[in-house]
Amino acid sequence: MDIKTTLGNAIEEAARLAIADGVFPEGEMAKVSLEVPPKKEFGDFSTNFAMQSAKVFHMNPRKIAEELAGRIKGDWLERTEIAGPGFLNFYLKSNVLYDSFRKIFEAGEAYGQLPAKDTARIQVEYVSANPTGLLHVGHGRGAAAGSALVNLLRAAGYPVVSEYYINDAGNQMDHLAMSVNARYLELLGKTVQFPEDGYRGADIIDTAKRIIKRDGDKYLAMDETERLSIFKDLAYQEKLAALKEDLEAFHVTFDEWFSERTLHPEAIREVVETLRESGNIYEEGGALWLKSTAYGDDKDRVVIRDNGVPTYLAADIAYHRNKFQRGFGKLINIWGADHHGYVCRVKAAMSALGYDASRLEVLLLQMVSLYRGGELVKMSKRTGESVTLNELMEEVGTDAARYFFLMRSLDSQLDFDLDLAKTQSNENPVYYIQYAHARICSIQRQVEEIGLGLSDSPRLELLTDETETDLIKKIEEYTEEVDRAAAEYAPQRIARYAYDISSLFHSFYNKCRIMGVERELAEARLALVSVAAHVIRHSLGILGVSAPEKM
RNA sequence: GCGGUUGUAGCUCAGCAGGAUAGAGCAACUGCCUCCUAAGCAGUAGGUCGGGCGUUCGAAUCGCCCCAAUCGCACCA
Repeated sequence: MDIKTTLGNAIEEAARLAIADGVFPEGEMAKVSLEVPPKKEFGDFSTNFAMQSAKVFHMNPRKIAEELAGRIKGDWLERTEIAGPGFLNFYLKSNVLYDSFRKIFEAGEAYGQLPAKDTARIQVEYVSANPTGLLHVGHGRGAAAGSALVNLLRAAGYPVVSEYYINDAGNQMDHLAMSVNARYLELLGKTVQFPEDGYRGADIIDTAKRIIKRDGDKYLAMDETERLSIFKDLAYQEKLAALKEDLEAFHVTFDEWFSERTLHPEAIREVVETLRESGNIYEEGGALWLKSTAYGDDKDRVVIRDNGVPTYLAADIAYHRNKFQRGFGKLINIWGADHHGYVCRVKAAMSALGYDASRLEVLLLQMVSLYRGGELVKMSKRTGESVTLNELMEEVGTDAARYFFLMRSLDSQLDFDLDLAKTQSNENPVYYIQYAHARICSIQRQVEEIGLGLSDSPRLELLTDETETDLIKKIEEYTEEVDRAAAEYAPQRIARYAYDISSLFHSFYNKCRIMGVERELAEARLALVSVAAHVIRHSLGILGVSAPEKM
C-alpha cells in the first residue's frame, strides 16, 4: 500500500475514533482528499478534511483538526500540524521517501506504466482528414493530440485502440478526380476550365505529374467518365499513402483505417431502416429526416436527400453504430472545433438507436492560427496557400511541433508563430526537456569510463540535498499524474510534468556532482538521475517526442 | 439572434474534481563556467485572474448577466 492510501486510511480511522469517543457526532463523514501542498513548509501532504467536515459535524474546523491530529498515528509520521483555516499538514519520516523511491528504482523501465484497468475497451478516432489533399497544421494538432492521448491512456492502463476514418465516399472524391483531371489536361497542353469545387493545391498538380510520368498521355483518348473514374482511384491511393507517410513522420500510427466506402450502401440503408422502424425517421419534401429534436438537437436533420443520396450524417450514424457494435465501451472522437455543431446530432442519432450517448465523447480541438512575419496566414485547402504539416515539420522539426501542439490545453486556441518556432531558440521548451535527458545520458557515458556504475542497492538515504529530495518527490508523483491526465484526457498535463521534472533535474545538476564525490553518494546520485532520465523519456514518449542521448 | 471555446504578468500560456502568499517561459535587470554539455543555474522586478452579481467558512476555479475574441448554426464534407 502506498503512503498516501495509508495516510488517508489513518485520517478516516482517526475520525471514527473521535466519533467513538463522542467528540464528533455520528453520521456521514466527508471524503478524505490528500494533496501535495503548494509550499514545502506545509509538509509532505495536506488535507482539507477538517474544513470539509465543518458542516457535517457542525463544529469549528480548527477544533476538528485538533481532535483529528491527536488521533492520527503511524510509525511513518514525523508530525502533524494545523494551519490556516483548518488544514492538516503531515510531515513524514524521511525513510518513507526513500522506501518508496527504492521501489521505483527497482521497478526500472516498468515505472510509469500503470497496471491494466479492468474496463471496457476505448476507441480513439482522430485526424480522419479527407484523402483529397495534404494535411495542414490543424490536422497536425489533431494528430499530436490524438496520438498523445492514445499513448497516455495506454500508460494509464486503459485498453485502447486508435482509428482513422477515411472519408472516401462523398462528393469530395469526385472533386478530387475532377481536379486531377483538370491538372492532367492542363499539363498536356489542353485548355480547361478548372472545376469550381476543385482542389487547387500544388499537390494535385504533383499527382497529375506523377500520372503523366508513369502512364504518359494514355488517358487522353479515354472517355471523360472513364478517365475520371480511373483518376479517382489513382489519386485516392496516392493521397492515402501520402497521409500515412506524413503521419508516420509525425510519430502517428493507427491500429485501424476505416473506409467510409464499406458503409455504402448496405450499412447506411440498414441503420436508416432501423431508425425508421423505431419511429425516428419521417419523410418530408422527398427527403428522409432524422427526428433528432426528440433527443435535444435544435432541428431535425436530413439523412437521405430527395435525390436518394445519403448525407454525410447518414454515413456518420452508420459509422458510429458500427463502432458500438464492435463492443467499445467508450468512443472518443477528436474533432476540430469547426465541427462542433455536429456533436449534438450524432449523439442524438446514437440515442435514437438506443445507445447511451454519454459513451461517445467528442473532444473539440480549437483552431490553430498561423502567424508569419506577424501576419496571419490564412488556411484554405482551396487556394493551396495553407501551410502543410510537412512544411511545419521541416521548418520546426517534429519534436518541437508536437510539443508546441501539446503544451496547451485542447480547448484553447493556438497561435502558432512560425518565425518564432523556426528560430529553434531556447524559447522552445522542448529543448529544455531534451537537454535534461541528454545531460543525464552524457553523465552515464562518462561515469562508465571511470568504472562507476549503477549499484543494485544504492544508499538512497544519502540523497539529502533539497534538490535531490525535490526530484525524488516529483518522480514519485509521476504515476498519479499519468492517471489523472488520462482521466481528464489532458496530455498537456504530461507536457507540463516533463518540463517540471526537467527543471528540477537542472537545479540538481547545478548544485550536486556525481563524478568526484565519495563513491556511495555517487552511486546514489547515479540511481537518482537514471530514474529521472527514465521518467523524462517515458513522459516524452507519451507526447511522441524523442529523447535524444546527445545534443 | 442561438450555441461551443477562450479572456490570468509587457508577450505566449499553465493552474480550473473550490482551499493556504495565483505559477512558468520569453522579454527586462543582477550574479554564476580552472568544475559531469551555460540549449543550464541562482536571484530581482512585473497581476484589480475581462467586468458585475451570486453560492460558500473560502472563488482564477461553481452559477447567472454583460463585454471582447474566435468557431459554428446545409438535402457540404
